Amino acid sequence: MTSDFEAQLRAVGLHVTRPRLAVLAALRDHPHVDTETVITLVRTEQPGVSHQTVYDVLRALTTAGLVRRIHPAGSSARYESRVGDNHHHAVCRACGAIADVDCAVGATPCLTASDDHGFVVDEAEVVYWGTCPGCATDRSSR
Amino acid sequence: MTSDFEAQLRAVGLHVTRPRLAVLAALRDHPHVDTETVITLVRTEQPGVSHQTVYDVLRALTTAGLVRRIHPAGSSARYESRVGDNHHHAVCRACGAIADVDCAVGATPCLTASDDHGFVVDEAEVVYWGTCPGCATDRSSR
DNA sequence: CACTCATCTGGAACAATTCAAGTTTACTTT
DNA sequence: AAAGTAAACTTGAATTGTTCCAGATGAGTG
Repeated sequence: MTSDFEAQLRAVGLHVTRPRLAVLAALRDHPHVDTETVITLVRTEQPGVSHQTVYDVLRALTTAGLVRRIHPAGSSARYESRVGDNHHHAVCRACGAIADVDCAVGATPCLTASDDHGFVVDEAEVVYWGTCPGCATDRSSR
Repeated sequence: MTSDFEAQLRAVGLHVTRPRLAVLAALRDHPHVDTETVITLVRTEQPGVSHQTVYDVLRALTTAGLVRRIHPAGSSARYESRVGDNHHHAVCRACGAIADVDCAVGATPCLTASDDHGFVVDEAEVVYWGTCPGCATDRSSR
């Protein structure tokens, strides 16, 4: 289990430490969590890890490409360990829940902007805003 | 000029006040500005307007649908007065510049997710990440 | 013209994130 | 295996963007 994470860390030239393994494990088990939740999860395994360390680790892992940072408007930063398959996200306006959405076609249909204004575009991020099943029933039953 | 804004405000049932007119004028002349810049711009016309008022005004205008709030990851909230034509944005990773991008096809090609997990999707937001012309030349000339 | 409620002001509070200094730990070289 | 070096961790405080609160003011209504 953790040896897998160890290999990932070494592959990108990062030191293997307890906090980092704990963060990776937390993200594997809980996708789309915010930083505070990561801190809580990490501390169940490794008490005494400071919030600063978690921030550092998350940034290091993000720059290394092991995790992806997502930042829906109106909520704090969230992280997920599913990387490299450019999928998108559906976000609930009511409760903030996030679900993975695979890219419509295998290719990247939305990647090409009609007029890119000279921008060199390397990624197209799509956020589907709406209401999740739970919140939808809550509202209709009211 | 400002009479136009006055009509817009009345149309949505909001009081017509100097700060609001100033905010609308600022957004017309400077699209995609962050809150702090709006405050500065408003004060060139109306000194003494508090930051709190600008925040209030921006929120009121956003809920009323007169302006749109955009929130690219890694930067603070920005606003634009172009609404109702669901266009998208290209954001520069280096300097944070934002450019408008019209929706690829007249319709909404990306709106339908392949698997929506039961979400009722009402909007698809697309952000094109990349490098703006200015930052691209800076980097290559280095 | 007076009234009522939305709006504005000023100040303080808050949450998320980052900065800084010093200590410890993981990996590398001898 | 010991020592060195650079990365990583801890503690604590600072910053930034945003919101809350209480009271004063001004716009629109009857």
